[in-house]
Amino acid sequence: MNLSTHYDPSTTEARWYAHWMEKNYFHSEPDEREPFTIVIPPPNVTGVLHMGHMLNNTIQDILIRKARLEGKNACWVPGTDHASIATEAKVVKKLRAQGIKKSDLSREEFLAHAWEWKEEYGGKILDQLQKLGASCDWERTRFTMEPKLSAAVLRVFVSLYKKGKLYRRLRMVNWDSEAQTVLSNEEVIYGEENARLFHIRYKIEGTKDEYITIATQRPETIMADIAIAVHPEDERFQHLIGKKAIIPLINRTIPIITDTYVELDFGTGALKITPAHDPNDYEVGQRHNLKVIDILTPAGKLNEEAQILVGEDRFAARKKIKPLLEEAEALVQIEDYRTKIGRSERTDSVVEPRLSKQWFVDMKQFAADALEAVRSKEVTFYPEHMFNMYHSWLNEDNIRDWCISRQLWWGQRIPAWYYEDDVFVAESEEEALAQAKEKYPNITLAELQQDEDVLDTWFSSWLWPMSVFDGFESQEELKYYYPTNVLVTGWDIMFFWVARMIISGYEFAPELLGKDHEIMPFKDVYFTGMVRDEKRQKMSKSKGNSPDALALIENYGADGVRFGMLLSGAAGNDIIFDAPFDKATKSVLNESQRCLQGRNFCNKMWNALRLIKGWEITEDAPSAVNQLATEWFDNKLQQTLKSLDQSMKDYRLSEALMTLYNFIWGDFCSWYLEMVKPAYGEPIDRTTLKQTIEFYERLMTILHPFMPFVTEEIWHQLKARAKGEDCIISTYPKAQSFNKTIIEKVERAKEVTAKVREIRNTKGISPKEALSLYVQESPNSLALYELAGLKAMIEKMANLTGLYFTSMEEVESSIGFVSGTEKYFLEVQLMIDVEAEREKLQKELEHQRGFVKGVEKKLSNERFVNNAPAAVVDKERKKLADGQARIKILEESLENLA
RNA sequence: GGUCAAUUAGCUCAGUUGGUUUAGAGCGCUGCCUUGACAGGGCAGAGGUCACUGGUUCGAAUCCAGUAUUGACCACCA
Repeated sequence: MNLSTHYDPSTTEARWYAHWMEKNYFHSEPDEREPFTIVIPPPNVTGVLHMGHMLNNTIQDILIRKARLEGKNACWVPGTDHASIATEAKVVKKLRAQGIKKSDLSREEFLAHAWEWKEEYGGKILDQLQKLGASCDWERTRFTMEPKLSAAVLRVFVSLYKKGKLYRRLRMVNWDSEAQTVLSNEEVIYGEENARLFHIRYKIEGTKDEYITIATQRPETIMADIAIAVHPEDERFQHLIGKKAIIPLINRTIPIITDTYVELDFGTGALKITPAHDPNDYEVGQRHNLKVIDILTPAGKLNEEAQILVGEDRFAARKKIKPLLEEAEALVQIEDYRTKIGRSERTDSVVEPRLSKQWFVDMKQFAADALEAVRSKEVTFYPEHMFNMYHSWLNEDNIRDWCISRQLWWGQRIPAWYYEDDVFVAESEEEALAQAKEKYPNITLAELQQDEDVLDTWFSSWLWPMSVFDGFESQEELKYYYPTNVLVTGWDIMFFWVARMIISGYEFAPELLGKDHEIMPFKDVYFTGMVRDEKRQKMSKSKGNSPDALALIENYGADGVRFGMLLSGAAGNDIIFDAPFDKATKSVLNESQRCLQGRNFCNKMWNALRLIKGWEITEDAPSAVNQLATEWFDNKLQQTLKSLDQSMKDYRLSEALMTLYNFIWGDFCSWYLEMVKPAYGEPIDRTTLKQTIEFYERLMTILHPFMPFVTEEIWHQLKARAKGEDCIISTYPKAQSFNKTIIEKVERAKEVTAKVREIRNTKGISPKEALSLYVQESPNSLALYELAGLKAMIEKMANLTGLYFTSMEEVESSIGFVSGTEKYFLEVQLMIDVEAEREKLQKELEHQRGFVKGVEKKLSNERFVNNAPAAVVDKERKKLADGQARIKILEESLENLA
């Protein structure tokens, strides 16, 4: 054997991933085993792997790999989301670079380009997930716009329409003038920006020089004004109520009305009402039955209704209207102020409120059901408090109907056909025509006009847990895999996606699977936190503060990065990625401590492997120390397994990983291997070696879900394997009962060893110099050392000439210490600094006295003794006795020093 | 403005529903250690009146109330 001193992930990771793929270990087919299913939150088909994906998919991979090791039929379905706005924007941009304008293309031509783009660039992110080690069933890769999934979308649309859950209505929506589509509230990002408040005076009709002054951010919209509103109790304007004002520049008269919506102390107290361009104004307009004048085109330019500045973009118009107002002596003043402005998440253009006819899903009953599902724990959230956020979204005061139409081409076209005022909703145009014929027997297909819009992407992703199993066509697979076990996602899409999937479960699972089958799409939801940079800013593409994920994997290995990501936080907690990096190249400047730690961990395990593989074998029987060491480690392993099971059950993945890290590095490498390690050049007995390899192999299985590559590599290096005997499909050990006494006694041996080492350290005695240690004979010490091999273990680990019992009160030229309730003397061949020893003992004594005092106080309290459970009281009594014993030893030691 | 969460060692965080020897981990830090599995290492050590003030309790980091600070989400004034 000739293993390098450093573990090199770059050579092993690709090799093992290819091996797993070749063996088809990730693929799942329904069988008699218990299924364990996860559907991936489909990333945008345009996406590239970022830190959030890495975290999220590492967690899913851990859960899937663990289930697989536990013998379940693990199925992790990957796929991508067609992301209508994002993808269409990318395609438009690419075409523009080629000199092609979208407006010059027909719908079919554009879609041809879009599919071409998708085939060439889309879904890169799935390849990148493989680098991370994701064990998805790639044969099951799905896409939200592929034919079967689109068919499901249309079917659902028609079904909801028939049930009366859909409606089409004129509503105030968020309008992206650049993409020329409606945006959901969630796609609008509000930020504080500098703005100016224009104070404009409107002449009162029939007066010579009486005016009313309003304040507005958007002077270019005055042509769409329909009224001026003041608060009914505002004394300043009482004499004007009911009169009319004249809009400057265009000289149209509008009424002065009252509405309590107007704030008395903001601006001038008078508010222009522009229903077409402000949601609140729209409501005021509705209340007062005012008409609507819309002066903007879908592209955000002034139209004919504006009368002036027609054809100008709204921002250009704002600039140009200023001199016009000044000239008309209508501009009173301009005030700078900060306000929140909404911008489109995708195009960053300022969002316009706009009246438009759109399709909506009636959410009232749906939201109530979805709320109840989580309240009643039919679906459990981790962490639980995420329910609060969920509640604030879905409660009946906040819930809004879901606008599902988008003015785009990339997506499922809305299956609604119009003829005059009639609408026919059907899964195909033939069916729509058949419907139409019932009313208009002579109608032809050409006379039917299909809706130009496509459906919101979430209207396909909300079906994902069912549609990826083709559940809308046949229920064979759905019956087996549905409900999925757990959904792992960020809380930022709790409403977009999680809530809507729950709703779709309510609505469609019973009709597909029957009433007896579980209907919720998942049992648990694990919300990951957001990944933030070292300044705690959310990492996002637009901020450019997310490092290149693939470069990280190259630097630290996928195992190292997985370790680093995971160590950082519990479910729901944000993760701070600690390595500053170059914003331009996205390469990491300084080392990420956490990923480095992961890489170092791999190396540590690698070197433990080298140690074991380097040992020669003897047929001698195992020594007492080796027998005790293996027995101890076996028990300790069971104890660790038990605590791991609990951590995993609660989705405390970082806790589980940390437990394993400490167990492998500390208990296995630093203690166990050192206990059984033969002297330099000496062989090890066959039994102990075999045991050691078995332990190591089991550790690799347990760690495998977290760090799949290094564990697979070590698993194979440990011993010759039969074909198909791979770590990834080995058996996860079940926790057995364990002997607590052995664990405790060996822990005491570790403590004594550490004390001896500490004295060596402080006194400058080399670890190589063997020393004599004496333990005062007492019932406790005799009981402790009854355990065979314990004495020899301490002798080996602390490098002693021997550990001897003594009945003496004090040993010549020795340094005393207390461990547990036993007193030890370490013989040292040097002058002892009596004062320093006294000080040390005194300090220890004071600590113990303080401790005992506290316990005594507790025990002398009758109410404690009477009220606390017996076990707690007993524990306190034991604490007291132990403390008192230690005080006695310390006091004697101090006397002997004098 | 409304709601939620957080505040524990230099940093990042646990602390499992009030009792585990007067608070734990990892990293960092300090000291010592290089022919021996690993310096990407070993051994050991120092570091915290659990944000503050009250309250409940035999007992509070843990429960309650208030205060302060931070963060997030929602709603917003033209």
